[in-house]
Order: sequence, then C-alpha cells, then structure tokens
Amino acid sequence: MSTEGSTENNPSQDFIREIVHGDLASGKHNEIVTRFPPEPNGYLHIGHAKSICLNFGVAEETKGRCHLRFDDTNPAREDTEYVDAIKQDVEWLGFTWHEQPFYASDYFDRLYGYAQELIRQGKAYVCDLSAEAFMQTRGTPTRAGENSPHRDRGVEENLILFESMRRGEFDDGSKTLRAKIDMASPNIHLRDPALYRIRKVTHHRTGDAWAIYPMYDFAHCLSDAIEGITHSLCTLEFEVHRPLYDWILEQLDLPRPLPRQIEFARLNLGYTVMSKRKLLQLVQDGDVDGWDDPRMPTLSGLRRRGVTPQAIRHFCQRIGLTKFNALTDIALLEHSIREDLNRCALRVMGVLRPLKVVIENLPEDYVEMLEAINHPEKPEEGSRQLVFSREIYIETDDFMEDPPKKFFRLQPGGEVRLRYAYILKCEEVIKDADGNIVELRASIDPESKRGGATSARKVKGTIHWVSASHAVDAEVRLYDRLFTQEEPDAQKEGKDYRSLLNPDSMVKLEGCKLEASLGEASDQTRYQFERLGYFCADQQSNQDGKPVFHRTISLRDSWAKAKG
RNA sequence: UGUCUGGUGGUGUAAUGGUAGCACAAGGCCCUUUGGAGGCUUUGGUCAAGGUUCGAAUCCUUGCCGGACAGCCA
Repeated sequence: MSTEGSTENNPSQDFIREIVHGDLASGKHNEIVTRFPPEPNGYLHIGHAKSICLNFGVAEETKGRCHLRFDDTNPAREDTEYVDAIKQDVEWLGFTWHEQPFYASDYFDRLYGYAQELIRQGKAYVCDLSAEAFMQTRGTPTRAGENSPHRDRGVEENLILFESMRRGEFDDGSKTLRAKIDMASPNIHLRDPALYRIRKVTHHRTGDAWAIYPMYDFAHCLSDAIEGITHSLCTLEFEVHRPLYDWILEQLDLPRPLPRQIEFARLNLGYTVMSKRKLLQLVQDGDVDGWDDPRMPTLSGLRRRGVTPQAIRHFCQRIGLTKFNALTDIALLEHSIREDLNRCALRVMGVLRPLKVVIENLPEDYVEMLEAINHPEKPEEGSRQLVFSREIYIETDDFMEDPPKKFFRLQPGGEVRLRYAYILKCEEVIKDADGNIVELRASIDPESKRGGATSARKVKGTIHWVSASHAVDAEVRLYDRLFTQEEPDAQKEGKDYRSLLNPDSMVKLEGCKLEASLGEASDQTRYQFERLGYFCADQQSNQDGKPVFHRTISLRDSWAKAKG
C-alpha cells in the first residue's frame, strides 16, 4: 500500500505541473510562486482543499513558495471570523505559508495608483451610469453593448472625479471607474468592466479609510503581479476573465514576466453542495449546526467529524487535475478516509444498540481481565485489559431469532465467538409482554479462550461486547450523506436543493455502552469501534460528563451488501 | 445566430503518433478471533463519421453532446 509523501502515478504529471516545470526548464522563471487566495466570507470546504493542495503542493515540489492571500475587496460580506477560520484550516491541512498572510487590502493604495495610471493613459474613466443603466447598456452574449455617455471624459476630469469617489463625496453606487476597452467585444468581461465601485462600508482591516473598493478583476491580477506570483491557478469559471486579467497587467509598468493565469476544474462531490452561498444558507436556516457541523463538506466540519488531514490530502492527490468538469464519486473520499483511519485508529469495543446477555454458567461476581490488542497491524500500539463478567451487552443487530442463511452471528441455540473472549451459546430468549426481545440467557465454553483446550473450535462469527457493569454510557451520533440526491444543485427548476436534505443525515443514539477505556477518550484520538466503524470523541458537546462520539464513517460492510 | 472551454470503462484519471494503464466502485476466490484489514482475480472504455499515416485516444475536417460567461460578487 502506498503511504505518505509518495505520489501515486509518480511519473505522470498534471497539465499545470507540466507548464510549471516547463517554465523552470526554459528559464522563464527561477522560482515558482503560487498563491491561495480565499475571500474571507465563508469557511473553507473540501473543494478549497483541492486548490490548497495544488498551490502549496506545486510550491513545495519546486522549492518555491505559496502565499496565503485574503482577497478582501468586498467588505460588505467579509469578516475576521472567516480570516481566522481559514488560517486554522490551512494549517490543519499541514501547509505553511510564506511569511505572514497577505491581504489584497494591503495593496489598496497601490491599486489606486494603478487605476490613476490607467486614467492618465486614457484607458479608464469614471462612469455615472446607475447599476441598472450599466446592465442595460452592456448588451448580451450575442448582442454588442453601447458606449457609456461618459466614456470620453477628459483625463483631468476623471482624475478629479475618481479622487472625489475615493473621499466619499458621492453616494454608493452612483459612479464607477470603468476600464475603456471595447463595448462590442464578444467577451462580455471586456465591455468596459467596472474596476472600482463606491461602497461606504467599514472594512475589517482598513476601517473607514476607503469609500471605494476595487473589483476582483482589477485587484486580483495586480495583487498577483505585486507579489511576484508566477502562476495564478484558479477554477474554470475564471477562464472568460483571463483576457481581462492579461489586459490590465499589460497596460501597466510591472515587472516581467507577468503572472500567468491557468484554470482547472473545481471539485464537485456527490450528495453535497460546494458553494459558499449554499453552505451559508444551510447554516443560517439551521439545517445544520454551524459551519463545523460534521455533515458539512467544510474542512472544519470534516475535522470535527474525525476525518484526518492526511486523508484529505490523499484524496486530493487521487482525484487528479484536469479541465474536465467532473462529478467525483463520494466513494473515493470515503475510501481515502477509511484508508487513513485504518492505519491510525486504535481498536476498541463499543455497543451502540445494547442487548443484555446473562451468562448463566458464570458466578454473579465473576470478573476476569482479558487482553485486547490496540492495533492489529501495529504491535507497538500495545494492548489493554478488558473486563469480562457475567452480564454483558452485545449489539442488538448481532442476534436474530429467525435468521436468514449466511447470518454468522448469534441465534437461539447457536454459538458465536466473543471477541478476545469465549465462545458463547444462546440458551434462551427473554421477551417482554409485547414480544420484544429484552435479554438473552447464555453460556460460555470455559475452555474456548485463546490458548484454551477448545479455542480452535470453529464458530462462524465473532461479535463485539462490553461488560454491563463496567461499561461507560455515551451518546453516539451517526452521520450519513447530507442530501438524498447525488446532484442537489442540478435539480429541475422549482425543486430547491434544500428540499433534498436527507432527514436521516444525523442519528443520535443514547445509552450506548462503551468499553471502560473510552471514559477518558481524547478528542485527538481516532478509534475504530470494532466491526462498526471509525469514531472520535466530540470536543464541544461533552455535556454532563457523558462522552459524545461521532461516527466518522462506517466500516465496509459486506454483510449489509449481501443481504441487499 | 456570440465568446471561451471540454468529451478515455459505472466514477475519477494516465498514455504527449507505437501493447489503452491506474485508482475507486462492482463481481469471484483465498485468508481472518473485526462479515474490518490484507492477498489474488474477473467484468468493463477512447462521443460519432470521414481523412492523414506502416501505425491515431493523440494530428486534420465535419458533426454531436456538455460546462462557463450578460453582479457595481469572488
């Protein structure tokens, strides 16, 4: 099995790495500088992880550097809460950025100067059109737009007006600074795009210093140039913006070679949504518990759920990088999660839906310590002692009164191996007045423990258990996919993606019985509850001394598949 | 009737004019005191039609199908 650091498909490179290595080989660049440029208006999700792994990965591999840059040019939607969360998530994934984080807002002065320069060159002008008029004169993809009546304002007038905009002398939205390119361009983004808009909003870093803020298209390319970014990697929807990206940089006196924008396909994952807008809506509507709800595809949600950064990085490596707009099978992520958890999780036993079993051929006060190993493939993880006694709990699902063929577990009169312990035989089924099974009476084969005379006896199944009087009570939360449809965004009109929320995406189980060692579980430790799945303790909701565990993911279950 | 861009097994990706390979998923077998893990194995693919070539997933032509773009969002 391949492990850390190893690049699967080692010799092959994606198209971006080919370009990067080509630019190094040709001498175009001596050092590669990339950037990860989130807007601090939401939490990072696994789609961002793809970009993070790409940008930081390319920098690492080429001994270059990658800047974390906050693209904070729209103060109305941005907040330091997001800045902090983003930093935490990037670090959690295991990447370190060059020096301090960068901020587009640190360049506001210089960007303003570049805008003035464009005005002086006659390539930008102040436009008085309202947003509505702006829209109406822009044309459509198939119809050219019309020139703004203010397009030919003189340089001096433009400079003065722009300065007044900056000082807040005009109302929000009353004027914009626009590039003067071509209103008939087949590319709408070249039809005199807005460069600055008036927004009298307090910025989370610059306060009230500015009444105008630069647009993405203006700020991003220039921020890249200012930082000496060599390759500006972004998602496909910016493909159409690239001519504008290049146009702005080419007009100005900037160090060459200029940064090059290269687009790749964003990650689409089945059974979830990946837009910050929709994720925010789920949070605001209370459909989930917050950005870090374990059902969310956010990095904070995945973290809280118990997914490891290593699993995410491996996943990002596996999904590849192309310009094809793909829908990635959620099974691929699940595989990466299981693979890493199998490697690192400590094995323990816990019973989620307890069924009491009384072992009648054991005395009332019987107590025996049994050794259990912590990890079958890692002897260095050692072992622990389990308490075995007369009354135990087994999983309700592990007993069937009238089982189908190929059911390897316990049934009336049948035998099963108790993990790390004895062979157990079901002698009697106790039911309540309504006919519900409430308890089993059983016996053990006292010689069947490992090393015992009958230990080699063949029994079909092995089940997990905990000692009734020594078990820890816990709440366990099971998670499933957030949506019932693989493509919640791609529904026929009228069907809102929120109507496709999976009502069973979280199931809370109370009264679960866990082996004693889990009473002091650290939230950093990943566990495998044997035969059930991977779990981790919750750091937040550990109320009234009762631990809460999340099921990160179930084990592969070929029995579930077999019975359909 | 616009511009940009893409189409390789069920899914995601490799092959850069020379044996269509890998991973996931699915099926089978072995092993197993986790129906886990692991090992072995099978099924299954170049959007279509022409052309160039000894040879095409790759180059050319035409067609078909998909995605992005009409925020003073990023």
